[in-house]
Amino acid sequence: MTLKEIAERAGVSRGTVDRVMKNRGGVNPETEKRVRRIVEESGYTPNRAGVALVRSKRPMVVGVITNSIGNPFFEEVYRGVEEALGEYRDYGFSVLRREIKGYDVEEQISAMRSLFDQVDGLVFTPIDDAKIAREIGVYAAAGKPAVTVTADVEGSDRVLYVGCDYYKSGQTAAKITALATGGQGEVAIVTGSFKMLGHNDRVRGFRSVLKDTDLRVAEILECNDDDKTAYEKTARLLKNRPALCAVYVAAAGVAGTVEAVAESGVPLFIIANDLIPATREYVRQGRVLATIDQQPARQGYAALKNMFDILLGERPANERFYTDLAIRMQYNI
Amino acid sequence: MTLKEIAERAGVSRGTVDRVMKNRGGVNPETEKRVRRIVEESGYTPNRAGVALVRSKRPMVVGVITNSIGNPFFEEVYRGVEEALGEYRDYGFSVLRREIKGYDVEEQISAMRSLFDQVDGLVFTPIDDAKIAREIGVYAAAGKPAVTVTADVEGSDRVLYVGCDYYKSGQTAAKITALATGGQGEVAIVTGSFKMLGHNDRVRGFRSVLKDTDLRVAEILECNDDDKTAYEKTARLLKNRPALCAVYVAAAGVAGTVEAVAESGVPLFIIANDLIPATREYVRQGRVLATIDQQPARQGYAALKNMFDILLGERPANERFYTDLAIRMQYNI
DNA sequence: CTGAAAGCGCTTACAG
DNA sequence: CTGAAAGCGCTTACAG
Repeated sequence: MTLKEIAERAGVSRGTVDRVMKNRGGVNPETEKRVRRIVEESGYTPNRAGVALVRSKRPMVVGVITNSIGNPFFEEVYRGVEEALGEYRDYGFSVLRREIKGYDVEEQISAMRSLFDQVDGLVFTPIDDAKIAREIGVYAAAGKPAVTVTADVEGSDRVLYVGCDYYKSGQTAAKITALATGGQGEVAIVTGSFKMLGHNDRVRGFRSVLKDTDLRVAEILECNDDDKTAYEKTARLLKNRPALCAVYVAAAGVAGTVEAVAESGVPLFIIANDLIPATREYVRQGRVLATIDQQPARQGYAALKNMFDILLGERPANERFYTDLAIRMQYNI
Repeated sequence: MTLKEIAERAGVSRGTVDRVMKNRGGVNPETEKRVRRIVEESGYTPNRAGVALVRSKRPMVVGVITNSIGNPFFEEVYRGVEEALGEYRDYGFSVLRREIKGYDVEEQISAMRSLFDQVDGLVFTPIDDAKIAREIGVYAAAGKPAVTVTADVEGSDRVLYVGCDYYKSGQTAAKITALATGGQGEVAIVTGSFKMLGHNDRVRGFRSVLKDTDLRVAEILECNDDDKTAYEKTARLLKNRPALCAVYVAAAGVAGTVEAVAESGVPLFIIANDLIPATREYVRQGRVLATIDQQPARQGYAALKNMFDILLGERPANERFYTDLAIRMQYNI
């Protein structure tokens, strides 16, 4: 079924059908009703190749902000973005990227504003802060949808969140920890930041599973995603608690933790999250027992692809899209 | 860069550029050289939306044979096929499906032949048999590419294999088994068929990792992917070997194995492969400790998408595309 | 050996 | 309130 056929059946021109379908107004109510009925009955949807060709005159542009400076995890997310772009570039889409460092609210807002006039929609990893939510509102008011990737922000108008379930990711890590230790002994947790929603969710998930075992959390260390801090705090802890049997690294800081453990000579199990090159290497070597992978490249890919569909007028089925969590160990890394 | 621009720069018509790019011949050697140089220099690739629109007059059709009758695993593969189709239908592609049951060479060949005249390419899960390889050769000779999904066949002209690395999948299962048992005791293996390449690779991978532990394989049972057989053989074994500490189910037959273990009352760890609804439920309940997921839906999706690209003239970068192996346990199922 | 034209399905001004 | 036409980038006959 094509636009032309619809128009013929309704006895009008393609222009009129278009006016009806896009709710552009200025159509005789009788005519509109007739057209609408025929569209419904035939289940017509516009052919995407036809639409794409027209759009290629002035491609739609999606703004993408990545916290990738000095953070290889977000390079992975962006790899997925590029993959989706490669598939859809010819269909009239492009991407405008801004790279920022870390989680500074003002810097993130400034990136959002600098992109505003040039883009039709925004994909980014928000800091969970009311100011960011408000800025998303500015985009929404201008008809520019926002999709959050990897992390979400409370109470905003973002159309879709693409990322993992952090609570489950902590639970999964605990399950592996229990298996390795026989479910007995003391565990330390190295977390990223107490201010990050996802990190806290992981810790909560981890603890919830430990309740059913004889494992206890000896201490929880905040490293601010910094390897040096992770190293120092872990090293100090290991001196005071030689009886530890495992360390759970809930965010970044894996390399620092691994180093401290190696120097201590204590035979600990290290369980991590996420799959950056350094962690992959540690798992391969057996220095990290397992890592819980949230598939960042798939997140970037899905975020962008969904954004394209949203710009084409399709609403996502669900406001959250969770990527699977995969446990990776020595042989499936 | 568009065809039109290329034609203008070369001072010829679009038709002539097309003749050069498709190697259709009948072009003055001088002209051809000039066009080719300009195409190279500009890095021109045809716009896919434009190509799609023309192709929509007569869509290309991909034949898909699935061994899905009575086998939920292949329903998952087909879900992925449908997802890819949903994305690419408007770009001038369609699918013609044949469903068959099990692994009968003659039945598979007959499905291949019945599809031959109606399709431009074939996606299927081959039996590892020389007759099948020969039949792929018939397709290849007619310029109809074949992509194998989930399983591969030796010595054929298939263009691409999309599936997992079975050896690694067995290794990964062994790693989990070792972790759960403390690396000591006796393990039974329930395999599908000694005639299936993938099943044997899994068993080999499993054994290779066990060598570094104090785990021993007590017995290896062939169940022909049948739950009843799995149940009977496992039940019998458990009577003779009450000291078993784990069972590795290398293919189908999980439900039968689980039942036999439950009845025996012996507290065994069960480690499985693949993620069908039944297995998911067992993992959720804790009756199966872990399963190694090869992501069948992604396999179907990638197989079809790659086939579309192949039909458009792109050769895949590699002749094998491995989907990731994910360990799934109670909290990430 | 080569070019001009039609047409794939759509959207976008423009004319009335 | 409505339609005719141009054009997006490509391929496919067809004419010469």
